[in-house]
Amino acid sequence: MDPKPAGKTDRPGKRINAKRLAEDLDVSISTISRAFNKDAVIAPETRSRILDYADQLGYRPNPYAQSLITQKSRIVGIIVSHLENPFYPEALRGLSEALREAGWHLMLFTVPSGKTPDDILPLAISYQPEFVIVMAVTVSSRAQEVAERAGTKLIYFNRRDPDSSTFYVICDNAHGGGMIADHFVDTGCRRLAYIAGFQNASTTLDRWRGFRDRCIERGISDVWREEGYSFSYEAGYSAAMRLMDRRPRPDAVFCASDIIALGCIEALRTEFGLRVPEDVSVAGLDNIEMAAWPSHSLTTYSQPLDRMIEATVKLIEEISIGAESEKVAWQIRGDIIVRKSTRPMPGGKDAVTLPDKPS
Amino acid sequence: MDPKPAGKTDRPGKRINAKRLAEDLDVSISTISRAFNKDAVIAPETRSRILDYADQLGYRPNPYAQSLITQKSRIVGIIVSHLENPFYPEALRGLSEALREAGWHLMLFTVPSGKTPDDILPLAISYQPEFVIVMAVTVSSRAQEVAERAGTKLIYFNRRDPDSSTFYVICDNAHGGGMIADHFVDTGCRRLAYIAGFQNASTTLDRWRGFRDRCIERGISDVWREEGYSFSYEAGYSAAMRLMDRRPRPDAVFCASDIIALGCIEALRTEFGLRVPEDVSVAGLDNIEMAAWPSHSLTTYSQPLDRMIEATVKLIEEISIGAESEKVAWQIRGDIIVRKSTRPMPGGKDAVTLPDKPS
DNA sequence: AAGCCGGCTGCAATCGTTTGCAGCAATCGT
DNA sequence: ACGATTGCTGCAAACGATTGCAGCCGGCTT
Repeated sequence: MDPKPAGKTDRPGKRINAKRLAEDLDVSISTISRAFNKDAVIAPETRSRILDYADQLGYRPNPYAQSLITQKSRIVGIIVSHLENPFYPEALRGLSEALREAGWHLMLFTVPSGKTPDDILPLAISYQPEFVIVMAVTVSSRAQEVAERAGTKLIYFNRRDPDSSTFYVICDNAHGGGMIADHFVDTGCRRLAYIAGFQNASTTLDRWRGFRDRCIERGISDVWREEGYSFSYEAGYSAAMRLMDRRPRPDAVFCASDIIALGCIEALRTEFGLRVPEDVSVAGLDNIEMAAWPSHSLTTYSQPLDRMIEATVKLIEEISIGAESEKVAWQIRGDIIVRKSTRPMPGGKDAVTLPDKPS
Repeated sequence: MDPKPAGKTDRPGKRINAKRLAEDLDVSISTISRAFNKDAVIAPETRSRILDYADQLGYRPNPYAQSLITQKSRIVGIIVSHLENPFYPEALRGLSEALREAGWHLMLFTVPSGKTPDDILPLAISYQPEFVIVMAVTVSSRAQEVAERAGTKLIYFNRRDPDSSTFYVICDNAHGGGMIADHFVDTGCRRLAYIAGFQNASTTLDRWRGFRDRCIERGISDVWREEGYSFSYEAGYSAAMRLMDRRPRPDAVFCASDIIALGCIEALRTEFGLRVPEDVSVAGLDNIEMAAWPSHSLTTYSQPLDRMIEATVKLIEEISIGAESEKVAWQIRGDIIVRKSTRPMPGGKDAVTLPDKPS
């Protein structure tokens, strides 16, 4: 049943290519190619004959030759700056799976601590991916230009760029800040504070804006703001220490991210002996998996990660088939998740309450 | 100063290639190529002339054409199955940086929950990386064969395969188990228990073996073992619940990983009202960043991540230049890190004590 | 002055595909 | 029965680099 079973010896070192298949099956290389190309004209039985034999030999078209000739790589690069913030591994994993399902390959670039995403971008585009997703909070506007020159499309994830017209996908951070503010006020807190992340990050800004504006709407005009300078546990810890040296002390703290919130809570407990939420309510934003752990049970606003990922992949697909997507920006709403790090509602009625993870 | 500034118009849609440079600079394509090849014969001034102009135009050699002709891709694939275990993002990040510095590109493949690394492997090798690093605990021995057929070398990270002769890099897990056992016994614990991870993982096995053997050496012949079935917070939580239903209760628990330990501690506290370490000592293994957080302050055995990464890159480099590395397996020792989740030493003398992170 | 050598450079084949175009047999319409 | 159409296949030119080999030119030896 094997085509040309004898006569042709298995040239050992040689990787099997289309030519080999073509010779063995007495067809041309073109036909081999067409067998693998979904919508090419080819007789059905020829195709299956080729596919079967290819399978037997373990043949797959060489992706480099394909990329070379078609000028498409089906590679998307991804630049990640802060994998130590658990939000990013979660996002990375989701993106990785969704892109894989859509037939894309993911090339990962992490940003070492001394450098910025801008430093890494040239490297990322050197492999000529069709897209580069930037999952980082600090990128210069020049990045867009650099990428363009290399023929690579840039997509910001969890970050927007007010100046340029780069594609971006984010959650509705201002809405999140507003919801937390409402929750604080509804539960009787009056001395509200915010712990910021990176100072110029759009996420830091939008969350602050949404939070403060709603506070003012609700009649609270003085809102503390403490800089955290980064989105990390340590940042939350030390910012909380500075914050609690003020008088009067706040009775509710909104942290620019969950991981900041966890550091903040820890500082309140170990450094000041404060109880959460009895003495101080603390809320975050992201809804990372750890937030649901009983030891933290963090009230937070969830980033709609699934829908953000969906939007990203959709964006990529559309641009890729040349549909120059009319929608450049996606901003998606999340939900507030009330847990036990904030005071309970006076009447006992909760907005949305999710159970903790294990139990 | 620009070569051929007039006459040649910038063909717009066209990506610049070696031919373009060659024409503009009145040299051959070969010479362009040689300018970029570190150890090719070329006149120094010609090279710098080319490099300067290339820089001006933003030209870089097309990696696909390079891969095609040289049969080398300088890509290493990495298969990661459990990004939710913080050990893996940390490892991923370190590997990513080290490989980048060594001039490799990293292609990321995550394993969706329903699937095994074996399911993903064919996809990973379809882009013909030169190496695939498997950072996953469960891989069949057939994987080696599949990779070989595609001309890709497999490297296991944090996993060994007793059957096959696949390259692997791990820490000395048995040593880790032994150190923890010693620490438990030294601090007066006598009813020792182990919470396992994935049942057939080499890490689960080796840590258990090292722990139990040392316990026996130290005169403790009965050691509890509770299955966790996976390396996760939830696994630790529920295993601890089953463990604490036994009588008498253990007074020290060694968990197969830090994340398991954190879940375990949480269960001890919230479900049984037990104090750690007063009632029960708990230790993990990995030394993830979170272990140093004051709220956890977890005693653990550190995986020597830096040296493991170094070894991995070294392995790759050696094999890559054809030095068929004589050293197939790397097993590297870590250190015990004593924190506050285990009872203090009777005399107050500690083996190694690291301070907690913030403070 | 003839021959050699060494340092550079160019020629041309090659890697493994894709794809427009042409060709060819079989079927169709009239 | 004959030209037109249809359905499939093969030819050959790309894509953008690398590299063995040959050639050229100037300086050195003898």
